Amino acid sequence: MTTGEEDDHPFEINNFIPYLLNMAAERTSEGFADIYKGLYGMKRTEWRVLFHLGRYGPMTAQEIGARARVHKTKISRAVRDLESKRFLTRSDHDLDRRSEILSLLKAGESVYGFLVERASAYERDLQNRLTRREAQSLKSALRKLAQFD
Amino acid sequence: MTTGEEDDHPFEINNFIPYLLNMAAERTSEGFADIYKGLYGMKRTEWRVLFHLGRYGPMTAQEIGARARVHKTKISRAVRDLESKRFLTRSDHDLDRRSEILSLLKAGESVYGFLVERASAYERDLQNRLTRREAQSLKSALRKLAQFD
DNA sequence: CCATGATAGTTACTTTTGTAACTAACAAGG
DNA sequence: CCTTGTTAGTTACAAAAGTAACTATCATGG
Repeated sequence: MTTGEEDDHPFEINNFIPYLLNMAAERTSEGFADIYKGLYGMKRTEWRVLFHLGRYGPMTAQEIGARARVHKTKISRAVRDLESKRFLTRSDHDLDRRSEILSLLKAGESVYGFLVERASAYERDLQNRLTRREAQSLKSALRKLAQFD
Repeated sequence: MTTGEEDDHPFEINNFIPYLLNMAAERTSEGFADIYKGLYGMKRTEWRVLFHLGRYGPMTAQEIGARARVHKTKISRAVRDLESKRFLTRSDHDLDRRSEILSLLKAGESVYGFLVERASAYERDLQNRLTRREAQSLKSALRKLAQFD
């Protein structure tokens, strides 16, 4: 074999941080996505929107997008889909008629509660694959790498 | 304010491992993707295919898919696009006429060399945001979380 | 007030991805 | 050899995501 196999390749993809991050992100997201997707036919942005409304209370689409760092078209579609599932409702924002206040309905609150429970359990499972120090250090490293600067 | 703000929410999305992983993965992948996308109009799977051929030498689409854990349709399209850029070529596999041996052409080899160089530099930049121990620990944690079991 | 520019949100259009079905070739047991 | 089942790769169709352009509203500076 003559080509493509020089012996001093310092670069290994299995050691490349973006690659490792993507593998880990895909793997771990998949496990939890199966839950909300399987049970409620929700996609990831729907889960995030639901979470933000459940966790922080009613707010506008714009606010969710800013907090979750998700583009407004994705939010718009997720809101449409959550609305059609009767998980949330829109009401007038009386300081700005361009936007609407989004709030969870009973069904949405209940799904939120259930999913947060499952998310916590899932998080515990993931952490159990690591030592406490590892988990701590992982999160702090991820925060540094995800920083928006 | 009466709804949605109970005071004992133990669950924070900014502490949820899949969320942090996705943010970090998106952020860090983006930076490197800008390079191969901007310079060569390549998408991520093209980069991975190019990498595997450059790093490990000629092989079939199936082998790339197995190594990179990418679905065969994605590989098929990436190969088609790399071929149209004259970065690789196909030749007969004489043990199995269903498959073809993919090998990089000169142009592909050269782009591979350039991108590996840039990837190494990018990796160094990322690692510089962390201490040596942090980087080590991060990678080992990511490998555990990405494990296929 | 009213022109100018910015913002919230939706919709239309395009690109990308995922899924299923298909073709051609292989493998192996009868 | 032929059937039956499997595999490599492509293609066609469906779902999702990104981008751009649009509507309606707001904010402001004259």
